[in-house]
Amino acid sequence: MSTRVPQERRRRRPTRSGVLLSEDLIVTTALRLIGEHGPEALNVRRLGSALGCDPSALYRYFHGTDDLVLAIADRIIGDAMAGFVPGDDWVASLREMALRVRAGYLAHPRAAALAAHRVTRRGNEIQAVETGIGLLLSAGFEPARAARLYLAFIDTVLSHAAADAAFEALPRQRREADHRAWRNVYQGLDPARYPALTAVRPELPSMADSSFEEAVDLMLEALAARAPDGR
Amino acid sequence: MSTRVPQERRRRRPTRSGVLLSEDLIVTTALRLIGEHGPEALNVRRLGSALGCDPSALYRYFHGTDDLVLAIADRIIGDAMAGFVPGDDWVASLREMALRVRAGYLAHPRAAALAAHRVTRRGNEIQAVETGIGLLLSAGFEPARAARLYLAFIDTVLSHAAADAAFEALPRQRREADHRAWRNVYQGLDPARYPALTAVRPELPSMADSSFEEAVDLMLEALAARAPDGR
DNA sequence: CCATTGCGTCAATCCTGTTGACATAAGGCG
DNA sequence: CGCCTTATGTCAACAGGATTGACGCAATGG
Repeated sequence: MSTRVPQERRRRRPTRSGVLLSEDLIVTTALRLIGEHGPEALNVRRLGSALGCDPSALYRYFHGTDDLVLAIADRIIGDAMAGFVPGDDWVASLREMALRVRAGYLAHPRAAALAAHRVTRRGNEIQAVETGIGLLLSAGFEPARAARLYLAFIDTVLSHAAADAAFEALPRQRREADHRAWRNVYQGLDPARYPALTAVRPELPSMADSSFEEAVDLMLEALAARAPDGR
Repeated sequence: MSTRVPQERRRRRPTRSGVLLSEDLIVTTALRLIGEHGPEALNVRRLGSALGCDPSALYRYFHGTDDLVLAIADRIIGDAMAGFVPGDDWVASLREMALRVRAGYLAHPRAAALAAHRVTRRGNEIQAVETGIGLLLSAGFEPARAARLYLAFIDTVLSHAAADAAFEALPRQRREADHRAWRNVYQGLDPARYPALTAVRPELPSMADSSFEEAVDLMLEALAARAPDGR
């Protein structure tokens, strides 16, 4: 039933276990569930039992699972950028923006994985774009160039963060299997056929780690090298 | 049953409807299904009926759904890299790899949305990693450094390509709405509150375009700057 | 203090993926 | 040429998901 969710709520009735449900409480509980028991713990049954209500009660507050996920994503965006103030060093500031975005995504990987590529056009996003482009303008880039370079930078950050979140959102078994692959599969290859892989063999297990910071640093190096006013 | 999948296949028996199953045919059909009806259309029942076989027959070829997804991912990689031969110029070669990967993802945007970010551990992926790391070794990087830098590079390429594919996989309406947002929402902002956005205003509509090539070029610039042997 | 109705509950429905048992035909071997 | 083994397609069943229609209790306005 998709017309089940009312605009405002006046009457509220405690569940069998005495809890007063609300959109806020549900989102908070969902985030706690994900944090404690991993991304796969978020489903209506488990959420219902964590809240002490029937699973179907959630449909009084959200049209469905996806609606709930979007509500969660909205909370994450607000939290991630809260209180950020750009400093004098534009490179360091862009770096902090990148780390904050990633941290926000990784704090709630499953929600991030589902909502990562959606454009919000809302206050927080607009403010972030303003800040980022402002930083590149302060580095002396021409406006058109600043806009294009900001886009390349933030897209790299967002897509990397989304990739990391997507990986974290996998069920534990698959995550560990992907991880082990670099040890098991890639280690035992024919040296004659795969000389490069053989040469870097000791490094292969670390291929399972995130390259986020290395990528951001490379990107920032390139931007700094192109900047008219230096750093 | 996870030991159900044999190494090689000699005997083959037609299904009730006369089709001869094979790993290749299954992957091809899965790609077609996803391309036609979206990623959520990929499930064993539907795939079975598209192939003209019982759903459980698929478990003779793949350990489970995830295994199938990895095979699909590897197919996309294979198609994208087919016939690629690295040239003398390592920067140009990495650039072509990047463009090929992106083209491969964009050729199957909906499947890419499903299978990006995974380690396939299969032939095509292994070959691609071998090639990429080989290029960085040829640039004079130490093995450990080459491996880490390749990871940063390919992760950037893959996550960017995945983001582009995800955007392409959106329904037309949503894609166009996102596109218009940069014109409509961002153009009409208060200049006093958003000075940077106002300064780059003419450039805003182009923010809807992909930044893939710009990002790859920045990344390659940084790599070239760090390379011991130059370009 | 009663009537209204919002909302929590229940049970049923329809999806998934996965597997153990079964059946049958392909292909090697005598 | 025919038999035997066994690979492999089929069937039926199970577990566990999302979702919803009907129901009835209790919070609230009058």
